[in-house]
Amino acid sequence: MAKRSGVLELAVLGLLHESPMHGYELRKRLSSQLGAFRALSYGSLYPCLKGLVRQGLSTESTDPDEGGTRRSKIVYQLTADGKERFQQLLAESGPAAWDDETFGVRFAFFGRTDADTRMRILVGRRARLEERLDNLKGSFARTRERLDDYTTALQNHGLDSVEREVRWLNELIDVERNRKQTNTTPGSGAQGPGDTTKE
Amino acid sequence: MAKRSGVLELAVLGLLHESPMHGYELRKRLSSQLGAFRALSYGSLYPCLKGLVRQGLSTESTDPDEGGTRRSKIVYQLTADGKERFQQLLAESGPAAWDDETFGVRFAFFGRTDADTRMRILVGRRARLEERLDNLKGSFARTRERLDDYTTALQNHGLDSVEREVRWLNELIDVERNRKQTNTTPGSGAQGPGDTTKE
DNA sequence: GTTAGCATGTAAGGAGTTACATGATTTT
DNA sequence: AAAATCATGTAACTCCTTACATGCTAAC
Repeated sequence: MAKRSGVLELAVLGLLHESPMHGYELRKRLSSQLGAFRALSYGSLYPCLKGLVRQGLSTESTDPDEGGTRRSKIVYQLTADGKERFQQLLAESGPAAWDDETFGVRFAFFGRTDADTRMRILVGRRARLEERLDNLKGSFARTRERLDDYTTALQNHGLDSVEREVRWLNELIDVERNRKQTNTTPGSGAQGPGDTTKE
Repeated sequence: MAKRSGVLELAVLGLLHESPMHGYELRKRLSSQLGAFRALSYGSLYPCLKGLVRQGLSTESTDPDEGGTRRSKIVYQLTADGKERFQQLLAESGPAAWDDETFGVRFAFFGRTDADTRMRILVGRRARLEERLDNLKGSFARTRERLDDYTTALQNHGLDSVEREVRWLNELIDVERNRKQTNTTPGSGAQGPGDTTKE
């Protein structure tokens, strides 16, 4: 009954892990930093934050007016339990982690995810996309000439997008593999995947 | 209270407009042909179909066993009202029509959409994406160096995807404009946008 | 002075999923 | 004979949005 759900909770825990924040600020970060939750409503966010407090994952401190005379912000800060829960959620990452909506959020927190989990998610995501690719190509072959040009154009664009993401994932997976060979100790050496954007 | 909602209803009306079908078949087409509704559950589809019947947009005929001894399929066929409703929904296409989930479905039915509406949707969609592009580029400039490499890689990939879709839309809009000049009578001449997939 | 942005919340409802229930048919 | 696929449906539940309610501050 206290199951304040999956992705949003993870995303909020992740951002609060970086630094304490109030709800309004959090909402902006969710869209600008994580990309997901483009226009999350306060009707979702505030109850979620209250839920974290209820579960003892965050504290709520009415920051009493720093400077201006604004309505006093409510700053949320993760407890030790909250930080632990975040790590636990990151480590779990089952098949749900390679969904369209979830993957982006998981990926955004790769900086604090261990190498095995990173690899598992990347490979899982790629498998998911390749499966989709097979479906697209299959139905493409089956329905050839039965579709009008607009539908075909749409399917081609979709196909290209998925293929692009697979290539992107391949590059990321390569980088992870190289890192594994050259650098076994986590937390040292060069960080991140580098710029794999250009083709 | 009878508001059996937006996109799904439109998609179902569109597919039933092409040919009468039963629910199970319809579900496959929704994912393979339209791309949207990748794994729509029957818990959504069947109530929606019942809703169409309730509204007098479709008839329900228990097709009595054609060949095999299968559980008799229930074939849904649009009424005149249903066909009219489909055209009406296509023509409306307000700002909701350029949402991520909605746009694909609208576009898939461009073959039965008039030229003005097509252009309105394409331009609206492009504006929506360019707005998103501005946000991404803005926050990119603002938060430069404050994000780890994974987050940056994610944002770059997102940026590239949006830019790609804008280029795709630009090509489609060009094609529409040319068609407008050379061919004023709708329903005659060459159909569709051609293959604008390659770069 | 009024529009835009900051800041927090609640209640009602929409759109969909999951889990359950049933049973025939085709393929392995 | 088992497993996959065809075929239809319902009830409960989840996650999220919309619409409402409030009030302050900065910019134009």
